[in-house]
Amino acid sequence: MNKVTVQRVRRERVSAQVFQQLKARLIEGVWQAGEKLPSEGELSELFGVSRVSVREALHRLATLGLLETRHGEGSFVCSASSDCYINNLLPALVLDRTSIYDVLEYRQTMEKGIVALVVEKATKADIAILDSYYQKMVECKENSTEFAYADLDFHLALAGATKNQVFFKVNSIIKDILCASMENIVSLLGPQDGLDFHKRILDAIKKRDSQTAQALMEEHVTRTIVRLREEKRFTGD
Amino acid sequence: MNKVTVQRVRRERVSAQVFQQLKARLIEGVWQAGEKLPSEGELSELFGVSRVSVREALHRLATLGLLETRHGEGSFVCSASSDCYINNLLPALVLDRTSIYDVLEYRQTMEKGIVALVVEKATKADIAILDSYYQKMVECKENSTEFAYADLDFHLALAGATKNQVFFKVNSIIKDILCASMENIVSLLGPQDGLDFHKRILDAIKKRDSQTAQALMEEHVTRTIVRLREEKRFTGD
DNA sequence: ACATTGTAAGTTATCATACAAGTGGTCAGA
DNA sequence: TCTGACCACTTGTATGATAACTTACAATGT
Repeated sequence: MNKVTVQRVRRERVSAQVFQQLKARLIEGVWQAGEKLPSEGELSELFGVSRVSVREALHRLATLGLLETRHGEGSFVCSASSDCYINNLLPALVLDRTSIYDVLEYRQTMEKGIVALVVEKATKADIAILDSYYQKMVECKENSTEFAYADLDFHLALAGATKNQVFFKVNSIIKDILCASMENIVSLLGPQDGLDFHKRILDAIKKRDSQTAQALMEEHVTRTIVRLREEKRFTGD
Repeated sequence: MNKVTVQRVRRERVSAQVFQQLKARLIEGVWQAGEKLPSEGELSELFGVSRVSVREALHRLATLGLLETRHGEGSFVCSASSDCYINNLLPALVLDRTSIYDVLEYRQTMEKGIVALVVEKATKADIAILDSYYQKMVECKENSTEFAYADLDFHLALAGATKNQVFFKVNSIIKDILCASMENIVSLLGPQDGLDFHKRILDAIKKRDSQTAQALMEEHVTRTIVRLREEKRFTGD
């Protein structure tokens, strides 16, 4: 049998190509926020495709929250907080077990990097905020729900202290994702571990001891994963 | 002048209604993951609307990651996972005009973590894919645009090889963001550095040498940052 | 009997066209 | 000056046709 080497034919959908190109333009910032895009008719002529295909691309971009179409007016580049469709998905969905572990595995890397940056950059104000969230955790240790929120807030504040928008934004989403499961996690594992680690991490940050802070954070997340795996009861819901 | 309080007439679009209903069904779990939905024709008859409107709804659901449409086959339910949430990131990161340096600082941490996971988990198939993207970089080293794409594809494939959806999704968005600047970066820094590092990283992965791979990756990103800072001409746009 | 090819049915992708419906501006007439 | 009819432009929906794709199965040839 001959081994024939060929290049697989590239068959990208028309609407997908339009989508990609428009998305790239939007990210580049060719059109400013609030600005009106060319009409569907113009775009279809520009791209040389039917209006249907253009519409499909525009709708996908709208679904992603990058733009907004208004009947009778046109399509406009979204300004930040226009409450796009997507957000109403958040509370409804439930994560399956593997996703939770994916998120935790991701945090294993991310939180370590965050804490390294925080040691480097945190101001006194940042540390005060972290302190306050730690205090809140102490106060709420009897209440799983409240404790879980304080825990997530602590980590989000940590991300904020990096002064890096990417870390902060990603962490905001992570927080939303974990909200649903966190209460369950806390009630299974108890508050003591979390309190311990947060205190020691906070101390290391105050002493600007990067190595210790990173090691503690890594251990913190790793322990959560390990202990969850041991918990037969944990389903991720 | 009287302050008249009225409720704005609710004129919900047909396609939006179909979207809402289908989304509700999906979240309810009426259709199991992997199951095939009724065809567009059937759905349009069921809802009593045109096929166009059904298609629009289906495509929006597809961009949200709730289902997948396959040409010639039909629409299939995706397992609800963190994918859906992560999609929120795109508008958030784009609209804030995130600085390229924030992105690079983020990569400094995350790519190192990714490569550690890849050393652990990569299959032969994964490595073959990485090889092919490296080859593409070699072939395209004269062409900044093509080279930049191959570079980003390499890193995205790396994220894919972690088998962790969160790493992959976030990196997809990072890719989109960097697309705009990457060509500029490559043409400023030249291809040689990137080629070198990618080759050595790839070798380390093949030898399953985690320490070396991580160290190389860290150096790779760090060097990019340092060299960019030296370049007066680079503005990040 | 086996492998290959051809065919048909079902499905999504794309297109062209028409019309409905919403928005904003113009301009004649009161 | 104000009003209201009108018009141009735009997005939303419907319809019908055709292309492209997948799967399954029959037909074919060796």
